[in-house]
Amino acid sequence: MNIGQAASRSGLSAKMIRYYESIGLISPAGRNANGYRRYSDDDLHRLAFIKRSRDLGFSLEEVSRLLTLWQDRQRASADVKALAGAHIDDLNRRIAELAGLRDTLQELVDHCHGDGRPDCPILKDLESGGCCRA
Amino acid sequence: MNIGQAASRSGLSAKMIRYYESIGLISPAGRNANGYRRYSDDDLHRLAFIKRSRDLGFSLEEVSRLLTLWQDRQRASADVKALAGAHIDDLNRRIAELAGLRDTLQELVDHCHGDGRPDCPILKDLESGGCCRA
DNA sequence: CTTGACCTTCCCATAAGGTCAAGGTTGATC
DNA sequence: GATCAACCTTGACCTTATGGGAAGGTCAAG
Repeated sequence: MNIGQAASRSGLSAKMIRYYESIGLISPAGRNANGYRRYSDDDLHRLAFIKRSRDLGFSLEEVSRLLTLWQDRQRASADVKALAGAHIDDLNRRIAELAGLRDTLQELVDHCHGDGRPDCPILKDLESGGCCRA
Repeated sequence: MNIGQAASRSGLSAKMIRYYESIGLISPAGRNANGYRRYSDDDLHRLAFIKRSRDLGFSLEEVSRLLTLWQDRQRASADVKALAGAHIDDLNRRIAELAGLRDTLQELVDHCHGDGRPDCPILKDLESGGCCRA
């Protein structure tokens, strides 16, 4: 199978597959006589694993560790759980941060007339650094 | 005032100030005889406005529009409100997306023993593309 | 033979900076 | 007068995870 088919069947782009190879996330694909990359069903399986991991928000660095654990028949499930747990913590931190921004902004928006007049508490806050919160 | 002082007083880094100038977010600063950038209190005010906007999660593109509205004495507060509202919507979308990922992952983690055995539903899901959700 | 769909490598761009290099300026101290 | 530290200048490369496109090789069909 050439890269195009591996791409469409894994859900990745050909560009991404080449990139993953270039950074060492996957080992270099075999080549046909014409120089085209060749992919086996096993390779495809690995690509789909990567795709799914990325969809769940794991960074390529984390995907790399997941791949290693996946290939390792001696792995402890605790290691996988720890990796996933750390990622969940990370997601929660980012969610809390975004929610904090949203709440601050929402409060500002709530106090803005939103009419044709120029007076605007949102700009006032941006100007002065805010008066009522950290 | 030189760039270092403008930086420490605005909360931005000197590097960021130069960067904002290079991308046209702020107009080129005046120069002293020695070639150093010179900043007025008015410039500082603008820099602090940018810093505060960035802290609230606005992209540089949005900051640019906010600056324009801020300078415009004829602005309608409705325009500012709309911009902030769109940003809130954006934040909410990102929050929902992250929360979705977190929930999926959390469910997988909950089903993983997390012991010394290699059997692991997390890897199983990554492998097969998930069985119980979109 | 040509067309079009593949594939190859290589370079550039993104957002929002960080880091480091190599050099000029300034002010204070010895 | 030398020197040292702290500032400033530009520039170039690093990051993450991709997208876009150029320039060219390959292959099958018409």
